[in-house]
Amino acid sequence: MVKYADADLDRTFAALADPTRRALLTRLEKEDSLSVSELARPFPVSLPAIMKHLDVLSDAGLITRAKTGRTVACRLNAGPMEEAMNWLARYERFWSASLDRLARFVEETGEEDR
Amino acid sequence: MVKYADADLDRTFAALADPTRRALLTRLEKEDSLSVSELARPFPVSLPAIMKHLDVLSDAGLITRAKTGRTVACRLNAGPMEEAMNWLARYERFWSASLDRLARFVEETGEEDR
DNA sequence: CTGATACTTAACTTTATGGTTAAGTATGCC
DNA sequence: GGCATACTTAACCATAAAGTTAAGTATCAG
Repeated sequence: MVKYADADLDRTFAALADPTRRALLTRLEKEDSLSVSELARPFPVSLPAIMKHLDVLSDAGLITRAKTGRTVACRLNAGPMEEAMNWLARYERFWSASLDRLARFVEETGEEDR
Repeated sequence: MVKYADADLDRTFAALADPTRRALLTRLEKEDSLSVSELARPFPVSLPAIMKHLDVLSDAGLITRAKTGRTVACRLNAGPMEEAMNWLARYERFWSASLDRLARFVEETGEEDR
């Protein structure tokens, strides 16, 4: 039996499985840095609920938080998404033959491009 | 309202958040078609537990099941992964500038390549 | 010092997840 | 028919997830 130590992927995919959390990430993709209350404002749930979502995102390494005075600035940290994307990329050939050829192009070109 | 079509994404990411389910998908990526008991064999959990995982994968549209006689053939259906990957692709620029350029190349080239 | 602002923590409820064992159904084989 | 194989369903359990309200802490503005 093969034991996988990819708890990171578990956390990343689990964090992405909630629409509120994806919306939070989407906002941080556009805004670069937002406070907790700015992030919470558009959502119809309580602030503690948003806090919990931010904890989940933080545990998954998808955001970072930095306190300055009484406000907490949240920033996107997309790093873990790359791992998730790499996992998915193995399946690309099943939905697209042309993208499969392109994946090989990426692998070959990516090396010399670094 | 704006979004409720992303229940599909919810299910896809949630299905991918479990290591056993990812391992099941990985096996189906290599084997094309496997019966329930063949799929279950390598895992240290009971058959009903595997059944539940297959139900989750099925609900997410990531596998299809076809019964022939008393055996059930499971096949990968990667379609929903494409949606997940597209969602993630928006964040590529945060971890890789060169992959961002390549993403544009995909968009431009993908069209005429179809 | 006071009060408002910006979180944070605590306690609790409800529902979902991931597992179990045990029993049930359907098919294939002698 | 009778029995093994291949799932399937049922009932149950423990823990985690996602939300609530209420109360607590820390900082800035006056």
